[in-house]
Amino acid sequence: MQNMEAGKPTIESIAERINNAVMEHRLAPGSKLSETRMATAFNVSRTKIRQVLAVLAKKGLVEVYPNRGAFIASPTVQEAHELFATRRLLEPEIIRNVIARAQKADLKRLHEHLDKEKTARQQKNRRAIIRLSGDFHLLLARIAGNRYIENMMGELCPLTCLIIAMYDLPQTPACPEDEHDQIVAAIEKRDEKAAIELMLHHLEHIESALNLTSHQRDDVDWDQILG
Amino acid sequence: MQNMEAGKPTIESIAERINNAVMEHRLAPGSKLSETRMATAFNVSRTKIRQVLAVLAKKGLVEVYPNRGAFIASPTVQEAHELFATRRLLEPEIIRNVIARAQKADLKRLHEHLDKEKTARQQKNRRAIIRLSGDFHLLLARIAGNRYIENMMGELCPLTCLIIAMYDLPQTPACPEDEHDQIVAAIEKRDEKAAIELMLHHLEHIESALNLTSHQRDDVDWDQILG
DNA sequence: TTGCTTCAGATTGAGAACAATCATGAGAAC
DNA sequence: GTTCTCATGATTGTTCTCAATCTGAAGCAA
Repeated sequence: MQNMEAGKPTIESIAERINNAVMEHRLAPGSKLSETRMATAFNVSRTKIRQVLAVLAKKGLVEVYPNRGAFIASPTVQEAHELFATRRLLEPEIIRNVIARAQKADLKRLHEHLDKEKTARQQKNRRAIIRLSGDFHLLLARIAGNRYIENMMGELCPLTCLIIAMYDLPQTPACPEDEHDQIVAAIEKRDEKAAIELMLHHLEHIESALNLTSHQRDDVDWDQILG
Repeated sequence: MQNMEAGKPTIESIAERINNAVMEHRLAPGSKLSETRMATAFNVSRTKIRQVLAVLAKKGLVEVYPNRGAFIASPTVQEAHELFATRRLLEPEIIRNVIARAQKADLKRLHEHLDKEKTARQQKNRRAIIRLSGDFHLLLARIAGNRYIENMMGELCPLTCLIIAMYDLPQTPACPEDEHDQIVAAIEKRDEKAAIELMLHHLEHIESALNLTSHQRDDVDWDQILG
């Protein structure tokens, strides 16, 4: 797939593996990323792992503490709010650009993606559902044709997955069922207003399914609790 | 300043030094960043420089070509358009947040910054003018209180400086004279609509002062020219 | 002169070895 | 039983060395 067996993976390929693992909830927030363990896992030296960690830290996906090591980020409630506020700003612009620029091939790709999501839901493959749900937004960002917004979404989506992993109410299903389909339908009709409205609804849907009121595990202010 | 003499600068401090050099037009687009030269300049080993370059590459400030080295990015015309489109999206949101959240101390900081810009203009210190002009937008982003948007602006501002360095029409003065003052004035009056309008005008002013019509040096499509 | 090959120099890529730092747990003093 | 100290093991931080690759020029033939 990514790197032919033992064919010396590049920095980008390793970073993407970590990224994928986060998006599929296989790496939980706060997980320790031991340099030696990763080096043996990817069959490279620690030097390269170190560069990967530096890049991931810049992306905000991992946090490094000097002399302590690197850990998968644990977004705070505050960060979650700021992240969704940012997505509410970016994604309507993405919709506008997609409607303005989308070619037939792009719409085809969108429909293919919707099919994948459908089968994943039918198979109740939760891991694939989460992953594809994020990829949908990344695909839209790619079609929109602004690399800076696309890069930004490439950072925000994994972080969103981390937030869902941390704050998701246990009983809620993975994601709303057919909101992606509706958004694509509105895009195909070139109904900008409706598509944006659906997207904002979609984001609010995701955010409202989280328990962002109490700090359930992060940023425990011990001074306040015990003081 | 940044790192006490020989006190082993960190990855972040080195990256910021490069960042500053770009923002002050001391590092031109396309400049080669030799690993050994940087290692001796900052008195660290090449390994650390390598991590810095990996981070800067992720930021988009440098481009690395395998086995060839790292170079300061040379944004294309297309990238310039996308960048300004992104700023036109982000900065109105920043204005909205600043007006909603700004405290007295924030306004004080803004005025102090305007004073710095004024003195730099009076002294005709072009390097300081360019630098402070970018810092103004970064200061607004910081006050706005959304770390993702702030980070994004932290990437876009140096790239804007590179674009100005590449495409600035020689005769134009560094930057519009008092547009920053007007923006701050509108913010103080809590006049959201006017402040946003001024900001958009400001951005268009910057963009229109560039020669983005012809590709004067980048991305020459030799295949198309000769094919 | 033009074009090709070859070689030297420099630069990047990667890994191993060494030094510094921190977490963990045992043991002693109170 | 609690707390402090200290030693140990593990992990991170740094540097050095060696291999792989590219650039540029010299040399030679057409």
